[in-house]
Amino acid sequence: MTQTHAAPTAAGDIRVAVSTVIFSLRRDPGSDRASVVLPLVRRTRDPHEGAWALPGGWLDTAEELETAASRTLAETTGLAPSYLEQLYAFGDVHRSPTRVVSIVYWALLREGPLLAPASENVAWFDAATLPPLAFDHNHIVDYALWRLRNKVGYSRIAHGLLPELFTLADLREVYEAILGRDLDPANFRRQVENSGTLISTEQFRTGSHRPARLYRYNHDVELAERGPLPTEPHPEVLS
Amino acid sequence: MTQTHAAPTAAGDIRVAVSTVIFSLRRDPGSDRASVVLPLVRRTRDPHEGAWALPGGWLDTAEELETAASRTLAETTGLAPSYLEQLYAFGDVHRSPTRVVSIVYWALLREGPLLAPASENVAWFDAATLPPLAFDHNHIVDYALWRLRNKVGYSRIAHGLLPELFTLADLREVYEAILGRDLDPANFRRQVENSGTLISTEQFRTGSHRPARLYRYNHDVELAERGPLPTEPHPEVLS
DNA sequence: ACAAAAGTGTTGTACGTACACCCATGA
DNA sequence: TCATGGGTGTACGTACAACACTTTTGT
Repeated sequence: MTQTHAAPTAAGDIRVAVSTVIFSLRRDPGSDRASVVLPLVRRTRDPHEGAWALPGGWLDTAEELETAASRTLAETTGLAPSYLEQLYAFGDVHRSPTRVVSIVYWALLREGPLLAPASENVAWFDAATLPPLAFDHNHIVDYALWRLRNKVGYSRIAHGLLPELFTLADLREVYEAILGRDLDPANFRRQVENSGTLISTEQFRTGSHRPARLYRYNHDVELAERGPLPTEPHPEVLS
Repeated sequence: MTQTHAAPTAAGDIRVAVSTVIFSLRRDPGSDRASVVLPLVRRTRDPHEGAWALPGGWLDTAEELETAASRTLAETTGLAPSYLEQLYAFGDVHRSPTRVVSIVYWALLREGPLLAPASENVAWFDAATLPPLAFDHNHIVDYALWRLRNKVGYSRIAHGLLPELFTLADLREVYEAILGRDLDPANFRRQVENSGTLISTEQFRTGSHRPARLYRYNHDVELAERGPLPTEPHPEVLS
């Protein structure tokens, strides 16, 4: 890609991997606040064998980056993400015994049959209380959480964690779980109502106290503005 | 990095390059607005030979990503950046005849001896009117410009394009060049004065009409918040 | 009836914008 | 003295946080 350097001296010096930080929400009946959870995979190979790590794998030669992320995501959870975005390329020389550049994606998953991991080597963890992970994966998750919290402030990304129909309290719960603090229900209602991202239905959720109106996400507005990035068909279209 | 996939079938299938979008400002005496400029390198090798391309090169096995970006930046301009940040990892299968994943950085350069390119094969271009570039580099520059414009709105990054001492009009010019629209001098002054990022000096710039007070950048505040990213020594410390 | 969540109203503060106006210097 | 950019004052609109209040259900 340049005229100042020759091709790599020895082929295969640097390998490219793709990993994905997959966020979902668990509504813990015990706690009063929902918590952000993510699936991890137990390593069965040499570097950090036995340790928990982010789902991922080597990039295939003919495989797009985003496809690789979706693939490992499906292999781990059996689900398709409601949001998928590149997070960062981690390539520190000493992050692995051999030189590996990891293109890391982060994804949102709507609530579903979450607590049914595909295998014994997959488990869901609370994002706030992770054990020490393989490689620099603790650090990667920290950064992904930072991005998630940032993005929730200026985009509609929280909808990516909710099912088709939801109440305003549901949506507020998502914000509170991600931001880690309580929000004023009254002000929250107005903000989100005036944002144009919600379509109110005539259905209500009953069962406790006053029934709450159900809303639907307005698919005309993107979950997040990404600028002039490669506009491959996003998994987002599934939302 | 996973237990589900073996190591790459053939070593060297995928190569890793690092490129950098280097922004600076040119104060065109003809135009009434400064313009964003960037250096490009003419390719002397096979894919897209003769076309202009972003400065970059193959990643060395023992070289950090950010170091590689700084290196090609210095090779191209002879200067050290006042800001350097990873932009995105571009890895589309068909972006190059052979599979190349490019980790792209973007940088800001203070005004200096800009119009003295190191070689015949380096030239500065107006970012708004680029010729067709090699590979997907037009697309990459578009995305970098989008990030620059975004970031100028919520961070103090514009200071990275100015020398140590500057007037408020200088700073406003930077914002206007990046945003592409005029700003109210009165309101701009108050906004930036209340932001806590400026230290006013007792020096003034004379030469035309009423002298303007010179300001200094407050190094206590970061040019931009980057979250919990690898905190290697930033080039930013040079600012 | 009472608790609790859904939903509405009101008020104060902060901040961006528009624009009128004064100040200081070079020519 | 006059044109021009430096710098101040003021008024308006929007957005958000705080919080009092009404409504509607389950028990």
